[in-house]
Amino acid sequence: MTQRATYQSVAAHIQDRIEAGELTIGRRLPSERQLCEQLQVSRANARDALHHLENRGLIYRLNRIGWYVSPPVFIYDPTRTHSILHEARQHQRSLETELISATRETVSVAITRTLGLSSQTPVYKVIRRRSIDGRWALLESCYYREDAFEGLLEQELGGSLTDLVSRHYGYRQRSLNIGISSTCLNDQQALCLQIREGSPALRLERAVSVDGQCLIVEMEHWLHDAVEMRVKGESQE
Amino acid sequence: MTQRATYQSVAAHIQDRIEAGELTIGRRLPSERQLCEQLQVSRANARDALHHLENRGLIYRLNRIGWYVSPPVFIYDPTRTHSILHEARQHQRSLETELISATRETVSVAITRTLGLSSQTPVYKVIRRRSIDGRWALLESCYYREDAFEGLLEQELGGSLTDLVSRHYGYRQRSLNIGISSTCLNDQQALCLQIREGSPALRLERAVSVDGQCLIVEMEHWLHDAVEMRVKGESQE
DNA sequence: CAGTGGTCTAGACCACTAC
DNA sequence: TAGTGGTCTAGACCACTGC
Repeated sequence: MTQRATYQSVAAHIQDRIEAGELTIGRRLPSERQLCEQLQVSRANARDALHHLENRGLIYRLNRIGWYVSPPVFIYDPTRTHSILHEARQHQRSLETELISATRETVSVAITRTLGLSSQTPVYKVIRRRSIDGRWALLESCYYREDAFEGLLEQELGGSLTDLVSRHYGYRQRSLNIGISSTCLNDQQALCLQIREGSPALRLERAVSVDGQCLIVEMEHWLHDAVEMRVKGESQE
Repeated sequence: MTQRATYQSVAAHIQDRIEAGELTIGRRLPSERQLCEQLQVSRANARDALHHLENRGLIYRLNRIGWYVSPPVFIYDPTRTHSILHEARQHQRSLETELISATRETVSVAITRTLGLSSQTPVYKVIRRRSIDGRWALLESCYYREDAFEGLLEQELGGSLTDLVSRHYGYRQRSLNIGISSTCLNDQQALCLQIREGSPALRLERAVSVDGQCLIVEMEHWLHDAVEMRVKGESQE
């Protein structure tokens, strides 16, 4: 506290350079070895500093490629009725979506049970990744009851699934059960987002019900520094 | 991926011991040096493994004291109308509250503005920490408009503030604006919770309004592995 | 291929806690 | 005072990326 550790000085130095505009958003930082030399510290020390800045959301890394200055958080209402694309447009952020897989298969008991199905019943599973301002920021896994979404796999799955569900399938009045927690990414998830296994993430699970029956489970894994969730509520005691 | 790193083996080993029940919830792990010797790895390596398990929420550390097995997450609805004490009782978790400070002072512009006040107007500020099953898990900073909570500092501030607001001050119908994001703790916050500066946390900001006027801003910092937020929603397209 | 981050070793001293 | 985690050094080799 009173005495500042070396790695904290290093972190402060890098932070200063970011805030001074010398390193701008999306720019790559000098390599770890360059930082060591510039600041005359050991590499472990430099890495400690980088990890701290990463935790604080100022920088992020692409696995085995380098360190970059983080863009501002994306503001996002998980109870929203419209597509996330609206939110992106509203905040003038570029959002791109890439379909990774769309299959019919049996999935974990937890999800199957949430969907009100017996354990071996197959469901539609759609996996996509999304980038914000050019950075892969979000991995999305959606699970659909087969009986409620006939022909889903033949639909266009690269756009707004929210719109598809409401326009094509006609499910408009929905109730949601949302869970938000901190987690970290496993091998596959990390690979999809080009980051290191074990990176911290914000997990959003959304169970969508129509007439009391859960039809969709959506699972989102956001890079921890990429998002802020905003929710409005009413309460009466 | 194909080849497992040493630190991953170490992490897996510790995880096995936890899952086997050899290390139970709240128990302290062997010291880092003991782990090094037991598993024949360097200390940096052992620490890497511990950090990974910490990220994944399996273990946590008390600053300069040791590593411990994490309790399960606390489930919590930030839009709830009742006190969090209800939730604790419901899930049979012990929750304790300690008042750290209660003052009248000028605070950050961001909060003052949210409260609809001009920048130098003092507000009531109440800081508390809360433990779950004996572990400090949550730091709470609440800001109240002075004109709406006369005599607040003379009230009993160690119990449910939700109840105080609704019973004593009569604010029952409220609307909420909630923000949830990932963050990490600064020196002071970390000190209060006995953990290391920079530890990852879940930040919950709640602006409470009555008749369109914001009267309270509540800021909660939860240890990242201590909580899962659950929200219900309705949506109509 | 050169350069990056990822993993790893074998030490060292310091600040702090618990006793 | 003994033991803990926190910080730090000066190396090393590996896996992978981008050219």
